[in-house]
Amino acid sequence: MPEGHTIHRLAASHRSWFARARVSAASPQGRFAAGAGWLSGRRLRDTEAYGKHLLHHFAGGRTLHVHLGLYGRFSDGPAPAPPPVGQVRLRLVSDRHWLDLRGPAACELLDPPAVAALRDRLGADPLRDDADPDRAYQRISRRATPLAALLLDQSIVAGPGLVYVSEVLFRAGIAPTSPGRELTGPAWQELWRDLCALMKEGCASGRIDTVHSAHEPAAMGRAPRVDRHGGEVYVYRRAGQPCLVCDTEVRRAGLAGRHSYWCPSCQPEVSGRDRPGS
DNA sequence: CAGATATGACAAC
DNA sequence: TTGTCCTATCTGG
Repeated sequence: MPEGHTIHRLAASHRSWFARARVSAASPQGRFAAGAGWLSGRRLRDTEAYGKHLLHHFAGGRTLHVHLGLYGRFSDGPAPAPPPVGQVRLRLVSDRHWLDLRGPAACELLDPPAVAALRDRLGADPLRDDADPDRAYQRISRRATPLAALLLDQSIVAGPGLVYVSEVLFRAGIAPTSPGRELTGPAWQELWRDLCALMKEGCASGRIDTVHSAHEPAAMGRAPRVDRHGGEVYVYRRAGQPCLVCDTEVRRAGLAGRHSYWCPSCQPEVSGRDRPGS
């Protein structure tokens, strides 16, 4: 259940535990046995996160690619490793640390061209220095597709998931159903800046907190939703509850196969006809 | 203990 | 738009 900030945190942790170390690898579950065989005994050169994708670059020219999807999880601890429990797809062990991976959507070895192809199909990652938000805006501003769906499209913006998208749109006062082409350049600049700030903070803290006194003082003193990870949010999974700012009932609606959450009062619908100057 | 759910993505219709 | 992947956890009976 990770968004990009979690993957960037994992990349940093894995680097600190395993980079430059020789690892042994196993697939107790058996579904990654061949890959684990190749990995075993090799040295991890470096780790990298790109959006929700985690990369372990190994000496020998191949890269372990992990995407956690909806269910994937890592667990870890100091050596020695305990007996594996449950469906462990991959276990990596150094002389200091162990790491277990369960339930990933992707766990595979890539050669350099495949890694390049992966990077090519990903959009601007708010947590990477090489992000190109102008290119993302070009793709957003040409489409009538709802903004929330465009922001969830990993080939446009890589990393944010439902929580960050729902929350950043609330903070911007924009309905998730607003067509991409109605987003002005300055509004995108502000949206991107806020997304970067929120995700950097989430990367540092390990939780998603979007309710800050500096953003909306009226929300202070009210009870935001606190999720399992301790994060405090305005609208995500708060359907039917009062908006923290104006008390209007938070709404939920299907959007691009997912659910989006928004406050219809703080995030009014926009349409081309209503847009000033058009 | 069955069933729903979950910070996601893709294929097939 | 729906179904499938895939695993653990939470919910209610």
